[in-house]
Amino acid sequence: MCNCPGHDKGKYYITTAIAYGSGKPHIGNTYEVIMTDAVARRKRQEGYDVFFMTGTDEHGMKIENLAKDKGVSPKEYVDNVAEIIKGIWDGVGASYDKFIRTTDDYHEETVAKVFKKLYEQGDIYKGSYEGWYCVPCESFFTDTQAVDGKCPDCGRPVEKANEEAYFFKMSKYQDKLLKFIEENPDYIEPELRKKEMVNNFLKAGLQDLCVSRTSFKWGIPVDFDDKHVVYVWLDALFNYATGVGLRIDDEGNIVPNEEFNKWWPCDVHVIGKDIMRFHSIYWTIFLMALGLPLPKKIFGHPWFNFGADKMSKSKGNVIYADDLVKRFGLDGVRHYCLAEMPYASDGSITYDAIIARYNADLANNLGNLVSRTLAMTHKYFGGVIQEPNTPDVLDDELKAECAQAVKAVAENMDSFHIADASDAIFALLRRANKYIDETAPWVLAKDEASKPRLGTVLYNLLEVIRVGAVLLEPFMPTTSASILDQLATDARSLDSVNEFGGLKAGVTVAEAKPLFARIDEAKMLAEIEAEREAWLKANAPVEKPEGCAIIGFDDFMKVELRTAQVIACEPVKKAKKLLCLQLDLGYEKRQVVSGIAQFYKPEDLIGKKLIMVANLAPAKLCGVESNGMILASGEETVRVVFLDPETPLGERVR
RNA sequence: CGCGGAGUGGAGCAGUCCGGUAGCUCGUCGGGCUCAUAACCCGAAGGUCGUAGGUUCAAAUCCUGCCUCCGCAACCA
Repeated sequence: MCNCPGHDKGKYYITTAIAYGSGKPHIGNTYEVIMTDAVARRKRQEGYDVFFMTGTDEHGMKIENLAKDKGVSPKEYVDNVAEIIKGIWDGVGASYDKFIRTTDDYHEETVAKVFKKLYEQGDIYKGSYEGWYCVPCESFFTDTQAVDGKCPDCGRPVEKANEEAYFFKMSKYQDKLLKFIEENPDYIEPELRKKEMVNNFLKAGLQDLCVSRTSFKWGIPVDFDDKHVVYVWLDALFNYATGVGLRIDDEGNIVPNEEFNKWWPCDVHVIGKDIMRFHSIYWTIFLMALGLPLPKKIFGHPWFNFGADKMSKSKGNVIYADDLVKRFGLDGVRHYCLAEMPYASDGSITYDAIIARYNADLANNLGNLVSRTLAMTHKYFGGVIQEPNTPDVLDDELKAECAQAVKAVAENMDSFHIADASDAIFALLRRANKYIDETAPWVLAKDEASKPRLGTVLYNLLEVIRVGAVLLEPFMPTTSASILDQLATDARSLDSVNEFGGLKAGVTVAEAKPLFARIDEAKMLAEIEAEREAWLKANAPVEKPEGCAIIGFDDFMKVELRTAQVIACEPVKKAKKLLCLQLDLGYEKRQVVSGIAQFYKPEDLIGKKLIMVANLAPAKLCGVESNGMILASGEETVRVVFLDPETPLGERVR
């Protein structure tokens, strides 16, 4: 509860998405926690009773397989990863009130009962799941996973099969959801994400959602049909409710619960834009089906891109939050993330940019301001804060700027414009640096008669720093506390910032200690590059690609490869990656669609000879018929295998 | 014609709804100051505001066409 009586504004329940417990999260995931933490801290400052929850999603086939590879049980595996994730969250100063894990017993029990209740009330029905099945692996795959009709795990051919599964009737709630979203324009933010959801999914019509699987065991069993486990979203999303006390009894009734009544509905789910759909559509509909109140807001934040150099493990330039914290400190990392990420569009993160911002904002602007102000207070007044009893018109502008910053931070934090809120604080600090030049305290110090004015100037500076430090708490909690400690003040509440003059005269401030040492950019970049190269060397023999199972000659000969010539080629309308090729096999012509539009222009291909798979089952891509495929290599950059121009057409390739 | 967003000095962005001297941060160059972390303050250079038309006394801003980039969807047989 808020410790300033009379200022309790009620509860505020905020969540991040839960992180998938398969491995270490990179800086993109960590951003979400930092941003959510900043909002949570701000709300606490404002006097809300805040509950901030984060956690891990720990079920699923991927984890089951990873655990198997490591020779541990899935539970042991996720126990380990949950600790790693918690460690990273703690390392960036996340002030969560609860870390939920989907393997927590109350969560598993409740989800099982929710499933049963939804089944009994007719929202979940038993059906079958059409997919590709790999017999040796006993695994199901979707169309996109089973590329070229091969198992993505073992490379053997898959066959079309039906898996029994339970489905949730999304379509039943579609109109109700659309109406709700239209009547609550703030429900999904930013606006453009709402448009994506409404235009791409809701207006197009919802498909029923598969909510159970039989192809793996690591999940919450369906209690009336134990072949099945609850599949991902119905399990994971309910963490938001079970974590604050949602319980269901054996009759399927919601158990009255003080905790749940207090916190539910959630005030905001902060999530990545990539899982907007699951929250704004599926989660919302699940809650509708249970007759529970809906969250007040779902905010889909953007992601960080990693400069020009795409981040990948093989390049040794993956950026993890804990590495960044080692280099820049937790507040250095928090500040970069919060100040740099735009409201709706993706941000970018590079070492150059982090160093530049660290030096400009933290060392030069903030750190140096605090340092020079404290130094002067000591030099001229033995560290004692003076009465501000000699005002000047110069002071008015500074004070106005101060009030303006307080207001701007409030407004921007309220609307989740985090970077703008941060900017407002740094603008104030810049103004304070300017004020030092305007008032030239070192000149005032030369004349005993202007001592009172000097004392006033320093008071104003210290007070602006105090205000800045209070406003900074949600962004850089450690630095904020450190500054306020140096000022030796207890005036740390958000309320104390509404009135200029929270510092008491007569108090002695601490000696200045550097908050942020300037970074030697060239030196640090060289270090980083050296480490990267060392990493690459240590991991030099790039992991051998996973081979496929040995096949016999007969199996190989099942693939009918033939030489062909491109006689016409044009892009497929409505598709970004597809080219439609007319191929001449000599004995017949074929139309083939291929995903190479990013790498070849139609005119580059016309007349070229290549190899095609002639006996591949026909398929439709973006509405265009494709009868076969052409051979090409590469993942990120695809290269077609071209033939000698002399090669005759229609020959078997083997 | 799938839906949506964006193109503004070297970089990143604001300004566009409600037309009227093009602004901020970083970077570059010059100057000032000396309390301070080679920092801080001031000044300058640098922009045909993607492009072609249109409306208007006046267009970054309004209208139309086109180009490019990005997100979502689709999609890599």
